[in-house]
Amino acid sequence: MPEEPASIWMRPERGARGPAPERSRAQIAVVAIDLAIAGGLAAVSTRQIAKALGTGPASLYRYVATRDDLIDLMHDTVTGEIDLSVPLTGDPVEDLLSLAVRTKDLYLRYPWLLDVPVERTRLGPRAADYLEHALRALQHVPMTGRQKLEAISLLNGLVTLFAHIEIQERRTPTARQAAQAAYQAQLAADGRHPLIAAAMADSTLDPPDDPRQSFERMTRRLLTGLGLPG
Amino acid sequence: MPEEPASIWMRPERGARGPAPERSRAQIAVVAIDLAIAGGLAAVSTRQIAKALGTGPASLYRYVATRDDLIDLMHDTVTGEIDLSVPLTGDPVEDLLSLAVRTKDLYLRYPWLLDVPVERTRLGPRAADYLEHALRALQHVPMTGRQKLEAISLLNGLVTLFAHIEIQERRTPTARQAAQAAYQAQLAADGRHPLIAAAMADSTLDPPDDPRQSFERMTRRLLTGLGLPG
DNA sequence: GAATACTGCGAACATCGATCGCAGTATTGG
DNA sequence: CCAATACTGCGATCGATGTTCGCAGTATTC
Repeated sequence: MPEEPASIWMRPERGARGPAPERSRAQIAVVAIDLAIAGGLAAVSTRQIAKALGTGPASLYRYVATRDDLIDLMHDTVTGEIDLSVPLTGDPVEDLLSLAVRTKDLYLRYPWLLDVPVERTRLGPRAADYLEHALRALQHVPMTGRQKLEAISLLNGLVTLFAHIEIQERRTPTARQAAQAAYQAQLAADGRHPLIAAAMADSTLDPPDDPRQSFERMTRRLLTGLGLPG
Repeated sequence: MPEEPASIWMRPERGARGPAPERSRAQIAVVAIDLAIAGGLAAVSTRQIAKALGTGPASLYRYVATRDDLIDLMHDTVTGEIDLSVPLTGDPVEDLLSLAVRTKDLYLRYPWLLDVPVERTRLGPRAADYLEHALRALQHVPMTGRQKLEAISLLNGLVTLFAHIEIQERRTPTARQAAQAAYQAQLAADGRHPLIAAAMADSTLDPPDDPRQSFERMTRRLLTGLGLPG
């Protein structure tokens, strides 16, 4: 029962006998991320990556233990794009808010991130740097370690919620969405759901609120609600 | 280009010539939900359902257009378990909070609900009743239709976040989680992540906060932050 | 130059969602 | 009461998926 983590983070160039593996894990990650950008997480398949790399599907398993580990690798890779070098002001709420905004920008840049299940992701090196940074912002706040971790997890959850909203807002109403709206309107117009009908009628007229303002406000309230000084 | 919704909600007994389809969509939903309870959403497959029903996999497609529609059906079915008959008090915050608590209970009862992607779900009849109920709680609040819909969507998002936390908390630390914790501790112990190490050390000692209290507090803050009177 | 240790990968397996077309059957119309 | 009709159930099958096995090839080490 050694139950070795068998994670990909330790996998690379183990023996390092080979000739500097040209197609390293980083390359695999890049190709996979490109596929995800183009076609979403569902488009990230062993064979598509292999095809893009000019190899066979079986080759990837020398560098990646399983598909989930590959997704962890992708996740960790793009997490590295978050700039952690900005200095902390000492105000935990403002510091975490700033970090949350940068995180939300990352989600908007890589919408497929919203599809990776949160509870399954393992902590990669870049994500560890990220978490360390967030904990540094909370360093002098009187909370237990558990409370801090939960607060950060909750904050990240809020980020994904608003990222969802902003992405939804950003998409021009395609024919598909219009059809769906029409269907929902039809369902609402059966008389038994008057409030839905009214709200959706309004919804097409009202200008959307600026999601960023709302995000800032809600993030501040969440953080102060969790016990941060505010 | 009729682009008919082709949704399952209108699919059943169309011509109704057959002999009262014994294995109706409701039965399929029940079996699929049982499979999801036992093995998660990933265990819900055409063939497993067919096997449980004693038929072939192709038969299901007479009642269900696609797997996504099946999942919508499952979602809508369990949504029907939420009791909407409780009277509204007239206080929108308290009414929505009460609804949110019942919704969170549903998620705790059916954890696979957390795995169904939110942005893809279509509005079934039960979910429409649910939405109508939530809008009724907001009836006399001065918000636009769009704002109300977004508020409800955000509220449901918060429900899923806390459901995630509570489920995570509920699981006894299995060997798997222990191994993962050990791995993360090892990663934290390389010296470059002292705060992670400290927080996780605390985390194993500190008793967890009561998630329900925290949920109530955060929900109230979210709702008042969105402009509800509080 | 031989032993070694790793890499790349073709072939294959199990499983998945989904489609096609036909046999069977219940309902309808005459 | 029989034929036409319209639907149901489903075997066979397609394309694609994640993953494993084992072998040929190659670079490194002794």
